[in-house]
Amino acid sequence: MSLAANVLLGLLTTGPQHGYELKRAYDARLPRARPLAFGQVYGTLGRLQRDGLVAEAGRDREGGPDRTLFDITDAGRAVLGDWLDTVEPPAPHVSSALLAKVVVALIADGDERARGYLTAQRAAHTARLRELTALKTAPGASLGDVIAADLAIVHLDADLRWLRTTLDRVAELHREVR
Amino acid sequence: MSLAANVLLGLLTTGPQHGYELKRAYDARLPRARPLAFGQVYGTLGRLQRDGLVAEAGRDREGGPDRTLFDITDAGRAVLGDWLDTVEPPAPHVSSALLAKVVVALIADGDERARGYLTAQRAAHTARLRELTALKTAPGASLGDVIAADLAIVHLDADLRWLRTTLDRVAELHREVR
DNA sequence: CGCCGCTATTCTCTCAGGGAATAGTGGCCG
DNA sequence: CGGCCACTATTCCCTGAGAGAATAGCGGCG
Repeated sequence: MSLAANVLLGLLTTGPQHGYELKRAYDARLPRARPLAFGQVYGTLGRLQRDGLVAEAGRDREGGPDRTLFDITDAGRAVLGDWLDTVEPPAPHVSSALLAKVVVALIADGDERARGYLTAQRAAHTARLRELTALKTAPGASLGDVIAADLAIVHLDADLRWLRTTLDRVAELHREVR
Repeated sequence: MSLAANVLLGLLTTGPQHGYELKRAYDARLPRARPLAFGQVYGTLGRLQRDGLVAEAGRDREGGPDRTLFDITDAGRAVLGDWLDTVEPPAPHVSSALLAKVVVALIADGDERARGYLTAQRAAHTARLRELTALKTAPGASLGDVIAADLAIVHLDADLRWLRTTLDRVAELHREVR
């Protein structure tokens, strides 16, 4: 069960909906989340139906093309409940491109390259951090926007701290890699 | 170009290698990174070869099955250079399951559920943070291990800060979502 | 009347992720 | 000395994610 599938199940708890509506709801509820393409909504709904977690709840046609309503089933509610009850594995493996890039830069090109990358990345992160802070304090920002921005901000800040300490260790790291 | 593909290109700058060797090098250089299955190494190498970024550099057989050596090409070196020159987009969208779970918990079940989740997740993160700190200061930890652990640690810490502030805002957020 | 834009869905293609299957070689143990 | 296990090395298969293009009906507008 992917993240998207669980979110769709969650959105369906507010009542039967069709694919297009779900995609709109996803965008509205999780505006800063990874974009979800229409194609994926229907694909995911198909898998959920196949697995008995959602069921067709009629079709209608109101001034437009056919649309198929889907409703969450009891099995779907159970799966959703399990997902909500389960804590996310806290960073079992660092899936960050930052670390990979530093290591590869050291292997392929030496410490100058790694230092250059770290410095450039730090500048980009700092700029983005400023943008997000502005966005968060901008008038008209909903609380949902604020907590989403906050999450991005704390992670950018985390990266920045790591970038700084790693920059200080590049020489030493280079010796170890060689 | 996926992350894995770029890392493989980077590893090949140390000289021609075959798939199995590359997988070992990957595990050695990026021990805390997302695990890379053997199957994927060969698949990725195939695509790299198709795109002219690596080339076959002979086959040999030394006490074992056939093995195909691959070498990076000039085009491959160019692509790798571009990748290293490019800063990673700093958190363009929050791809965190934490945020999604909180929002879905609120929609599907109300603020009690969201609070329960946040509390449980905070406990799990705190425990993991302690583990990683121990691991980092353990004797025999290489500098590579330390910077990998550091990256995980700063992000766990970031999550914890977010979990705390979000916990304080659950009631307000619930009103907004309803 | 023809075209644009919106709703709604389907289709297609490639890649990622994972696991199992195959195959050769060397060493160990009974 | 025959069988079995471990290791090296690769291939194959299947599901699902991701991204986009294609289709199709309907309403409005110039």
